[in-house]
Amino acid sequence: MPELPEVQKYKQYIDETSLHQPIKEATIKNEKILENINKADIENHLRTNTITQTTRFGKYLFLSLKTDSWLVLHFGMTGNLKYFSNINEQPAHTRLLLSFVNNHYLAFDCQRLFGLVTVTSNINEYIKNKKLGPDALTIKKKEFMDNLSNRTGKIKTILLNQHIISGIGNIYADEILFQSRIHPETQINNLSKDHIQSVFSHISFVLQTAIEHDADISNYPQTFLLPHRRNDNLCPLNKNHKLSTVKISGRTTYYCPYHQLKP
DNA sequence: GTAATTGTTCATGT
DNA sequence: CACATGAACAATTA
Repeated sequence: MPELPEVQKYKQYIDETSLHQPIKEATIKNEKILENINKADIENHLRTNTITQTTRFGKYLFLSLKTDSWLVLHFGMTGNLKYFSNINEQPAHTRLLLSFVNNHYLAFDCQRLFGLVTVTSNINEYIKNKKLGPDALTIKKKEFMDNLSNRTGKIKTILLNQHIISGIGNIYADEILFQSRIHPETQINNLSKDHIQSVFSHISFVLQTAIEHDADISNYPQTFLLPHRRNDNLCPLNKNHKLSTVKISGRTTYYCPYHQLKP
């Protein structure tokens, strides 16, 4: 589930559970999640360390350590966090396990191993190396418009491109385009300036709304597409309209063919 | 057995 | 170089 709103939820989760707690032991249970660091080095780095604050950029979560460095987490398709006290509650696919001095644990669970864990000394450098575009919640309108000018391709593909804007994935791209009433296959050069501004304003609207509802799709407003995706498959604005699907960038895309007309 | 899954990267073709 | 497409990564479910 980890697009921007989910990662924001994980940030709050860490803030509420794991901040300022001395780490007694760190265990990497599967080295495939490690990015440019070996098991012993990261375990040694985390042992006796402490998470002092957190920050999110796009779909990445950075945990500030008291050693003037950052633990980097990316959740891939199936990443999750769990804080618990009884080791029997450990998630089935724990890849990184922190054991705190207070006898509680924090597990980074990642069934499909697409997640990433590493340590960096400089967030901005890390973001630069990844060539990540501006964060979707803080990008300015001018920045967004400038990033889109001189580009071609489908609007949904643009929204999914982390080099252009960071944090939007398959699910929220669909919601943003539904709220904007724009067909996901529309070529960017066929969109008017007003359309692009509508997309821009709906990016923060959708992501903020998702965060306010704790990234729980079942609690999203009745006017949102997401609760209907793969469920009743009906347009929330008019239940006589069935949602359609199309593959874009290899991802199944849901849209309402009546409210999101092809140009 | 088949297809699909909320992410990213790489290879190949246009 | 920009973009589209499909494969790969891995595990599980419908």
